[in-house]
Amino acid sequence: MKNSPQEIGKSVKKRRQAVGITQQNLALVSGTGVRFIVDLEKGKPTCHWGKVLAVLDALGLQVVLESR
Amino acid sequence: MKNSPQEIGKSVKKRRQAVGITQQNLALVSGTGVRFIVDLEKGKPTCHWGKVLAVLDALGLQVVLESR
DNA sequence: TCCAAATATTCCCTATCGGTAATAATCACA
DNA sequence: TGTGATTATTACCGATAGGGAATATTTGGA
Repeated sequence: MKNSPQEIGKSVKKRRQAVGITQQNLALVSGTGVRFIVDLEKGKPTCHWGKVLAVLDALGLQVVLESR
Repeated sequence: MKNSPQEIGKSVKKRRQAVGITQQNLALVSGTGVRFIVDLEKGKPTCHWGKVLAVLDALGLQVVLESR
């Protein structure tokens, strides 16, 4: 599945590394915690929805819903 | 903010109504519960990430990350 | 080899989620 | 506009786990 927490977690990690910030800084900027960033990037499916969006936003990413 | 749980919740609701199924059926199809669908559509930020994706998938929607 | 970065662990309060049942809000139609 | 029917929302329950902070441990790059 393309739309899995795992896949998106990978995208987040890639993006973060491309931007060149550490997990700690991303946690700070996005108002979450390091644990959360690690979990998200690992694809934990039970992360909180709003925080995921906050992290994406902090990375300059926007969620677009595309009809499949 | 465009990328908020509220906004996306609205999109989900619209989409569900467009597809023409009830919250109960969507809950069934997506393997969640009615309460979850209600919460998601209302924009509750603490919904579980993986379940949100499951619902979107059940609605034929795909998450795309767009650079902002 | 060495150090920053990443990941794992522990503690602990709080909240999520599903199923069901009751209530409220909407809708269809005459 | 009134009435019945379908749909949406809320409350309740308890087991489970989310996640921040701090710390320990591992990994990876120069």
